[in-house]
Amino acid sequence: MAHHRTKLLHGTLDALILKTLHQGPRHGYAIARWLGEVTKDAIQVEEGSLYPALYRLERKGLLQAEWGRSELDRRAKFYTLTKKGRANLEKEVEDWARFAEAVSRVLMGEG
Amino acid sequence: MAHHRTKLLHGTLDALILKTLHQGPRHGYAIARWLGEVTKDAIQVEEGSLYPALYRLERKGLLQAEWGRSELDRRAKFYTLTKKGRANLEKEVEDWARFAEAVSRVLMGEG
DNA sequence: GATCGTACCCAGAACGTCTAGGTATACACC
DNA sequence: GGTGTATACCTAGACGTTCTGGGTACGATC
Repeated sequence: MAHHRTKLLHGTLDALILKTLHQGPRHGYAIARWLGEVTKDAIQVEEGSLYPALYRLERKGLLQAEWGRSELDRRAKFYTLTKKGRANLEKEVEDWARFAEAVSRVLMGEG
Repeated sequence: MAHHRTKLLHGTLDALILKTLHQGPRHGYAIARWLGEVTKDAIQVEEGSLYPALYRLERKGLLQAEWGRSELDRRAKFYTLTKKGRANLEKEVEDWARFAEAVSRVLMGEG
């Protein structure tokens, strides 16, 4: 529904998904919901971004998928972080930290 | 020369340029140089990204351009922040702060 | 039995960055 | 005078990711 301010999401979505799954297996819809809740909608993942991202991550071997049943008893595909995914998450978190620190130094600095 | 880690730059480049110019007029090449120096190369702006970005910002009325001479006496196009650009910068800094806080909360959190 | 929320899927558009070329000029050096 | 390096700009096309806008199916609720 709402949005327009999320060109910033570019490049961070994969890490956000991996991190969400670091807490345990989840299905796609739940991942998007959770991210919205935790960040009070500062991060809103559209389904048209979410599912392609999940395929991408699965194709890269960072996630593993399995069909199951959701809490509400609907068919749902549950994703699990692989060992490779866990390693990748670590790297992406580091990259983000370095990058965010750099951007903040510029944008928040005097001048 | 080096790079590969800058898919993250997506969406923040405009703000970084505007902020650099908030300190006063600069030509394109100097903007990229300065960003690299301040961030110890954590942010590297390729020329193929830089110049299109500058045109974009000029076309939007956020920057104003004028030909002049560089410190080393070469022809160079100097960019100045417009009033509209200044306002836009403020908004982009806010957006960044909110977004970065949200991403950090997710990525740095336990779980 | 219509509507709403869950849960998934997809094609194509839109957008921004990068690659990989190119021009021109100033300066240092041999 | 010729060569190389750094400065400073420019561009077309490739590329990757996100978003738009469509769609299916099913359970629950009224």
